Amino acid sequence: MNILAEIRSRFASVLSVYTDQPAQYLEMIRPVEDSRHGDYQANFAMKLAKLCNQNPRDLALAVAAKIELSDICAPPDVAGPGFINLRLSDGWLGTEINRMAADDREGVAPVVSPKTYVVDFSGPNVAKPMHVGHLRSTVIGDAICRILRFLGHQVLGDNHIGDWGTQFGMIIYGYKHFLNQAAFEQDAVLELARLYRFVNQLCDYHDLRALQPKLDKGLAEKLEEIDAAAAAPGDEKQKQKLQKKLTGELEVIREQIADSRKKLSTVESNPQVEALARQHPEIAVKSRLETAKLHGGDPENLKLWNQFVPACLDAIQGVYDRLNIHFDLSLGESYYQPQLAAVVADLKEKGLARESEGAMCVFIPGTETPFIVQKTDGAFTYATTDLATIKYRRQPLHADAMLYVVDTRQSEHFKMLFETARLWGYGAVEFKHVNFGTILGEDGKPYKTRSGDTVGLESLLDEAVGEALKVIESEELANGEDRPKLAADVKQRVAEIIGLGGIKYADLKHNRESDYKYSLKKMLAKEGDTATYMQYAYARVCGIFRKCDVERDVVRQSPDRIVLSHSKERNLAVQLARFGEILESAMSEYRPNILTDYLFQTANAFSSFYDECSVRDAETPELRASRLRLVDLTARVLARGLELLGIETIEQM
RNA sequence: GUCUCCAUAGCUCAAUUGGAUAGAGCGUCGGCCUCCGAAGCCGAAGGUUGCAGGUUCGACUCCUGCUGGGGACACCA
Repeated sequence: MNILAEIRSRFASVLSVYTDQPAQYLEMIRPVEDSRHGDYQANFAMKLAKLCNQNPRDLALAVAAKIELSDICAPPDVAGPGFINLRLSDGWLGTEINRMAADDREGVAPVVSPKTYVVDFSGPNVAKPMHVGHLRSTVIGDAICRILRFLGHQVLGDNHIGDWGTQFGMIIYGYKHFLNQAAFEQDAVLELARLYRFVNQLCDYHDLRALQPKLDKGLAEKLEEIDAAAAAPGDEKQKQKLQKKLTGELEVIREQIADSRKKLSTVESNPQVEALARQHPEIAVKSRLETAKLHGGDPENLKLWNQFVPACLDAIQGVYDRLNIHFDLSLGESYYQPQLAAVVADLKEKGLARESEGAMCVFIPGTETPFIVQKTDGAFTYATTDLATIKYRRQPLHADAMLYVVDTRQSEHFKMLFETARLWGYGAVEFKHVNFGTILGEDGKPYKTRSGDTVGLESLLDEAVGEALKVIESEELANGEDRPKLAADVKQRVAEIIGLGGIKYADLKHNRESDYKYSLKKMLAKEGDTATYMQYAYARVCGIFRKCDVERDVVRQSPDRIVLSHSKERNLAVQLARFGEILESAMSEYRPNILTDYLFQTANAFSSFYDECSVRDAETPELRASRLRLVDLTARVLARGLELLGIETIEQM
């Protein structure tokens, strides 16, 4: 059950005496941060006292006297200026924990009024291999789907694949001019990726060559500007400030030039590549033309597209299979293509879109930049596709809420998208940009390889699994004969689970809105707040059952009851009892880190219990039976919680 | 130039959205395996929450200014 919700509902009736808007005061009832104050605390007395013109402490005392919680808590305690502290009674806790143990959903009741959620996440481009940039969306989106679904909602995880964009023009151009037939027959996806990178490289090359004089000019101008600013009369402090700013800008230009030179020399140092670059001076324009032809229904390009897409999707699917991530829908951009003209026509008809500088735009009151739904050349944009998608998700999919698990840098786009959708008639839908920050390297800049390329997702996963394997082997060495050896294939499987779990957990444990520094060492470290810590706690429970020679199923079916006699047992029980409440609060702002945090604390409460309370050698048979049950429930909550994060558990590691 | 986000222990991050003495992990120092798995447990040191004001019973959180850093700013998604 949701303890917090229950306590709040008890307070609601008492508070109605003081105010007709109790909601904001009920919000101020929450779990304590410091366990010395009990288990839950109500902090509304100070605020409410002001409204009623009363002494806050008196008011707290009055409420505490009136509140009916004797079945759940010990008598409430009023502290400080008017905090009402609640401590769950051992009797109630015992009953609750036994109820949870007997329930195959660990006591988490499905929500009373389920909603239909469409969760848009991952969204890779089919033409390009997946890279680190896709990790957060994929992992966070998957966790949100799993949690919402477990809470009883109707959830449609939708992979809005980029399968219609400009990158296809590049691939088609590459296919027509640079194809290595043998390589294509051997591994089509690899060859297509190579073609994409190659065409991209040549486009960049020509762009940068054209840009070079401008950069040089910019550099010269900036230097002059700095000199002029230095010579100009004026306040010293202001001048210093200006100098600093200009020097900063100068640095940016210098970096651009250095970067550009590097890319140019990569091409020029290879005579073959340079020759090809010379032979294709218009490559960028012509690639765009190929895209336009594809969009216009050109049979040849459409045929190639139909040939490429399934192959690429297969490759992407391999990554999802490995990550154990599944979508309910995979409707890419191409799916909405036939509907885009109608979307624009409708927006025009409703007076929302109008022409500006040749493009069809929606202007949102209060924002200056337009939301472009059709470009000057007549092509539609991702804004148009997103609107068509919203329409589809509302009808026929009946979505009540649409979540977009997308990089925070796109927040401007989503702000305009949601506002446009509201004006367009979708005001009843809950739109939410579930934004997230960037994964950074050790240097604090977006995570790249040493040579400056983006890091492929698969190699990232391989690296983590490899590291996990190393850790397992070093542990095996350190433990000697103390533990049963894992068979080679089992070891590989365990490494896969620990490695991928490590990556996922490291991502999910950060507040999704923050950037974080990627550190393979830390997420697979032997000590600390890692997925391994929870997986280890789980494996230890399994170890207890092996040592006691009891089946977990048997314990679960038995009529034994959990009794809480030891303070470590109580701590663990309080922690377990909060599971349902945590899941709900994690979803109120779609923040999986609330769940990771909880699981860490739960595993910690277990480890602490494990250290002081023996299960096998418990003082009485009753206590042993009770602890077996408690420990089984702990393992179930840990496994369930990890499962909801997309992380697997193993019985031995 | 406009808008926007951020700054918390040596390092990496939390802080239930205004609550009590700001918490974890790593690192450092010190304890704990003849006892169910030490990938563990227990303890210590470590902070003027970038700076200066303000709002109030109460501020890491809200407001103003400053310093430093990221990001986004019409036809790429």
